[in-house]
Amino acid sequence: MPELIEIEYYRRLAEGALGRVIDEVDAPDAWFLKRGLTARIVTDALLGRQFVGARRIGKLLLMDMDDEAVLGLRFGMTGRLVLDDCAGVDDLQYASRRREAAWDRFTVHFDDGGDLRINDARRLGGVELDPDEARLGVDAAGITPSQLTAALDHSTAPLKARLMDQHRVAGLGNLLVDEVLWRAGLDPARAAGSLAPAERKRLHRHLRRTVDDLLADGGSHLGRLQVARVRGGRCPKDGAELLRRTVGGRTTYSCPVHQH
DNA sequence: CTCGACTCCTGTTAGC
DNA sequence: TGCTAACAGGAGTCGA
Repeated sequence: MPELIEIEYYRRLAEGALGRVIDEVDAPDAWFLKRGLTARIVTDALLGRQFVGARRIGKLLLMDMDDEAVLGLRFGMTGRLVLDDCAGVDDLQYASRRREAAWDRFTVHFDDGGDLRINDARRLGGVELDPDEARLGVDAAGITPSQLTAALDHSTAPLKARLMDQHRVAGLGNLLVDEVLWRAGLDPARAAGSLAPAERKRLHRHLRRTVDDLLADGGSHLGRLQVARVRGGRCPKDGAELLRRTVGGRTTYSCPVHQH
């Protein structure tokens, strides 16, 4: 599913939409428009204008307009960004590989005949105007050791829950967090505030490295733990049967032998 | 403020 | 073969 990694690919794809004049907007799905947005309002905001910037904070893609307005795009679990019929990501975990036209939830047409689309079977994504960027925590791709410490300290919530809390650290989803904690040898269920300085340092190093690795490799589903992330799966490091449980409300796989 | 429980969405798959 | 139920996870809301 799209996590920080996939949204970054979408952002790069969306740069191909910059400087093109918008001459039509298709917003057929009212559910997909968030926070009071309507087809009329978003059409009025976009028509005749251009995108001048493509930014990303966590899993939120931000398209800057030439009049200072910002279009916020979210992709939920199965959302794809498609520019001029080219998909930003081909293989999306848990999403169908098909691309039905009926799943096009939001389309921006340009006067050169091309278009930018969100195709989302499950409708867990959405579109909003001028999203509140301050609600999101620091982006996981560039997080510093002290920022990570601030996000974890004094919390009794499970480490995994805290890392997935987008208000504190933005961009990490279920697969990425399982991969990072597996690499760092840390138990997802441990209290976030219980990490010793050396463990926090280890977590930071693995977090940054995992994001870098998966950005280079091509997706958040290409981690080393992912292949074993099935019932009865075994730890790729030491062969132990992985523990499957719910942590922070999400299905969690971890190794009972090397994650403490 | 913090944190867990619940809810929403629907294509895919496991199981009978 | 054909059906049903469980499953996947991002994000918002609610209540203790």
